[in-house]
Amino acid sequence: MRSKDYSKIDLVFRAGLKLIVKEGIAGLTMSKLAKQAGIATGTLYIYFKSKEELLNKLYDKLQAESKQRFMKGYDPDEPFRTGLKRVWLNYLKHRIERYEESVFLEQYYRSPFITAEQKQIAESMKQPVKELIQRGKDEKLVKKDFDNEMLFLALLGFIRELADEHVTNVYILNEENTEKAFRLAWDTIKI
Amino acid sequence: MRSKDYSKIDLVFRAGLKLIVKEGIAGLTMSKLAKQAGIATGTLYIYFKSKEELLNKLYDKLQAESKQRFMKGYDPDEPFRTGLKRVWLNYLKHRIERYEESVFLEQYYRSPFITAEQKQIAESMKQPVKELIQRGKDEKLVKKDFDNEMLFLALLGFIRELADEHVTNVYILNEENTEKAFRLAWDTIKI
DNA sequence: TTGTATAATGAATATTTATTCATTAATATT
DNA sequence: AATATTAATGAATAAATATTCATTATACAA
Repeated sequence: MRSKDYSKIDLVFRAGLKLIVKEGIAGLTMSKLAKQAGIATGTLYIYFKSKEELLNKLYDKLQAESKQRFMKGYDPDEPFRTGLKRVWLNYLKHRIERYEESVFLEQYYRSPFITAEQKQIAESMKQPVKELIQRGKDEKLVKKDFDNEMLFLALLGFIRELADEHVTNVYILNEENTEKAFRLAWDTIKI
Repeated sequence: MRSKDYSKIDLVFRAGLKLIVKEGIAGLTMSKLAKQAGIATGTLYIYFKSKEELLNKLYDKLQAESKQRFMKGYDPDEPFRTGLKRVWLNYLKHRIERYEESVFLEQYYRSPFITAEQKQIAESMKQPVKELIQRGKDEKLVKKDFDNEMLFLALLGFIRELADEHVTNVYILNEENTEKAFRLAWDTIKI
């Protein structure tokens, strides 16, 4: 008797992300993936029915994980700006530390593999942050003449650019920089 | 004697963009492409040596075109805010009207097809806008305590999000909205 | 220990996709 | 109108890639 080594699933996921950053989903083949993960191609099919299922599961896993990370440590008893900063930094750090994942999520979103249900879930992820912005308005700290969605997009877009440029070594973020960037973001939405 | 019908090149490009928005570069096959363009697969090889060459050329063409569009109509004699608004709107409109192209450019950037030279050129595209921001500082209209790159990223990121949400029908832009969005962008960088 | 069930392997096979090429169609030239 | 030249076609072939499966290795139970 011999039992499955489920740690291989994560091994494969990590190998996949690494390859996708380099050559996109278009460049991902099962043999390259197996080689990168250090296992045989056949072994992939012990843990996944097909390439499609493999990518679907990777997406679902990352989606679930990132949802958790965004609001982590947020405490509604703290002042609004403090809370916003926490969530803002959460997202920036997430984009940087898990850059490979972000690249995958965006590529997957426009691949032949994504399902309608998965598209739905992606949209619902924004809700908590929009509610946070609303709190800022209620406390008369955030501009009321712009709707939550627009303010959200301004914050989100800036973070994405910052993270992308940092990871590709075009604009390096350090503590000072990051602090400044948040002040700029705050300037954008504050009354 | 019979001459080549070079209009087919553009036909193929357009068909390609359409398909790539739906299923990414990962989903693009030469036969799907031919079918979408309404020609035979063999005909593709009259105008392009290979799939790789086809995508390389599409990229080069779009790159050249978009470079032109960003600064179009900019007049250094007009006031700074007016000029910035023009460029800002240029880019927003470009992202919306040529959404398919934008999707392609981003996908291509992380595909097995891109060349080192092409990566270079992409980076150099930002230069004119950064110079514009510098002009704003010189005229004491733009915050001096944030560097040009950071201010640029804040503007760019917001535009990208706006355009993406508009095209995917999540956040529809009209004239009023767009006007507001620019005011928010201006708030972000102005002293 | 030994037997046995199942994980792991990777070469073999199936499938998909890129590319070629023999054939047909179109059009410029005579 | 006849001829010649090249575009266009799409089925045939080549190449790349996904998937299977006969074989081997491993680890648990008896």
